Amino acid sequence: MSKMTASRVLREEGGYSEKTRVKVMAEVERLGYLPNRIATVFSGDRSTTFVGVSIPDLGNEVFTHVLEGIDRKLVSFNHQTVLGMTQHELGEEENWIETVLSWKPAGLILTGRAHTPRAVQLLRSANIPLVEIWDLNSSPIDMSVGLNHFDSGYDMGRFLLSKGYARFGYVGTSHDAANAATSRLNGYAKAIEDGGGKLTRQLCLNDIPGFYPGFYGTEQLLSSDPDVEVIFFQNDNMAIGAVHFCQAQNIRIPEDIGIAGWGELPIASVLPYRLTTMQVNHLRIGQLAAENLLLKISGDTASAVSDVGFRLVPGDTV
Amino acid sequence: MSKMTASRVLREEGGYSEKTRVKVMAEVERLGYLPNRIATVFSGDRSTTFVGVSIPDLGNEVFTHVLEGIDRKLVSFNHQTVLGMTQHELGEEENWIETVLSWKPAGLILTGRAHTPRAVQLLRSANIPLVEIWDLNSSPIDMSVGLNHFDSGYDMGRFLLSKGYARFGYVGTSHDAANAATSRLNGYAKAIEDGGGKLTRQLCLNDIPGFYPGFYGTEQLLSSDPDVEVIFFQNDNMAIGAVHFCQAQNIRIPEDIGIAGWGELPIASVLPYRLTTMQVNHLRIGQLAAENLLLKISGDTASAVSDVGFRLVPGDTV
DNA sequence: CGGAGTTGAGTTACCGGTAACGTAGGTCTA
DNA sequence: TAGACCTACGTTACCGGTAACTCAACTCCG
Repeated sequence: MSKMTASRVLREEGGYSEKTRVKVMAEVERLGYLPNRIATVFSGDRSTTFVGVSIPDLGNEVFTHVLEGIDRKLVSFNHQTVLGMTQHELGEEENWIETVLSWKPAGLILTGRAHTPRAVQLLRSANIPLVEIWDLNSSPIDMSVGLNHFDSGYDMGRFLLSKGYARFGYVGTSHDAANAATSRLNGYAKAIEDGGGKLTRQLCLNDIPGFYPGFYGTEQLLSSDPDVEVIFFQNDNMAIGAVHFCQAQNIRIPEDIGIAGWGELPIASVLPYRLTTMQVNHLRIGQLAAENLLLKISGDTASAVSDVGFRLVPGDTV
Repeated sequence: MSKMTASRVLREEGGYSEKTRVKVMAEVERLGYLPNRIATVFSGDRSTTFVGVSIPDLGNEVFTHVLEGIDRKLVSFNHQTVLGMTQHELGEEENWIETVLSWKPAGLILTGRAHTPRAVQLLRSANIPLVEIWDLNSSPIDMSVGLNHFDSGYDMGRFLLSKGYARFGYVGTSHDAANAATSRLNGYAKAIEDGGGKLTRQLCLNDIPGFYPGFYGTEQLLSSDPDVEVIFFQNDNMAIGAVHFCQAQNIRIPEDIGIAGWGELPIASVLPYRLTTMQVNHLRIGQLAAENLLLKISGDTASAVSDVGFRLVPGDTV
């Protein structure tokens, strides 16, 4: 029996008799045969079922949610996630893009809209479906899914102004996921400026945006600037660190200081008060990115720009 | 110029003149040529630089740390992580194993020691380096990296007994990562039995092991069993949920109730007290697994069983 | 200066599938 | 019953690299 016949049976292409099918399947069973997908790809100059997904790091909970959304969707359409952690370095991203492209992925999902010139060139010449996520890119290389971080920062600033605050603080880190946090800070600063408030101090720690940096960042900011009235944090982890710092120091929230976070984490559900934050559907970003990518992969069209938006959670920490 | 000459130059195999090298590299530059790694693999019947990594889910923070440890190490040795989320289902794992093996990975890292019979058969016949992580397997298919969860549960039970507790509770979920949590519970129960205590109630919620299930699980357990003296939780997330429940209900810790978690999460660093927990170096598990795998991939030998151990953190919640 | 060794390059075959085409034998219809 | 058509299967070539081999030209040395 020729290998062509076996190939036809295995792909259920038709053009073979039931007797042949049974014979082929019996052999498959007997040999424990697993098709070599590498050869299939190679033969047709097709792409694999891999989708390269780059994220800045796994330590940040928001990205694990995004990644989960992506992978769940991909798996249900018989695709696999190839992980790339860029450590917030565009150079790392470039290296990873080059490597992963040489494996003929079906598509790519990149976190952030900033890439090195060579990375952009590689992506363009690879000519495969591509989604840039997280920070919405109105003129993406191919597609973009995310939200406008500047606007979300602006809205938070305006909300805090409406609460009567006049002296504002900010605590974030230089570990800035795809520059989105910087966009939020810029929006926040702009809103304060527009509203006649004063951004008295913005702290940029050289650390990861986690609980403890929020804790000691608050200490630093308050000791250098005791009359700041409200602090906007890079994310909820840092804000929760701040809340615990205040509890430890008997600083009352919101009477003595206002606290606002960003991103709404699951831990919010057990806190004794509602943290003022910005709700973002991280899982949805991942799912939508994967959906659009899969559409393009299968030859359909998908919207170039998808804004998942955000929702301000007033909370009671301001 | 023959493609063989170009191949030699690109692999820096030697056997070519400087003049030829320059000419080849100029062409590479001009064409924006990227080698097709698929063809390389195919040609030599080699494996790819992919390493399949299966984890139960990404929602559980401990696994993201393990994954981060794995990926960092793999990347530094020019390998890539292909993600597999098994959703705690062995059937899902089996499907994923079959798919990922057809792509000729360099090796596999699987979370948990339980697999379907067919999965084991596939793994054996694939005959590639394999590490089973998390729950230490003293007779692994190939290699194992992790810790003895039963022992860690036993130690926690013994510790709590030594604190004078007599009526014990447990709150966990059926969302049991690779059955490790069940091993911990079994160890805990055994210690209590050996020490003459009483495990009055063990609650197994049909939920994810997160903050909120810890919150309402505590409520459930305390309402059905008000005189339980100390509760051991499946993980720190749940324990922290419990702490917040107690704070909300003015139940004093540790005077009215003792709380013990497992796994030590970063949030512990900002809590107003030290949570009694079991410290496990998740990142180390990932790194060690990747290291051993890479050793085997490169043809060296690696230890079959690596115990990363655990350390009880007494804390002040008991 | 002839033969052996070295260097730089080309030629051929192959990996495991699949597209495209070929063909034997049967069926159907005018 | 001849020719058209279909069905089930086989044959050939190819994807893009690389191993293994060949070979021409040059170098070296007794």
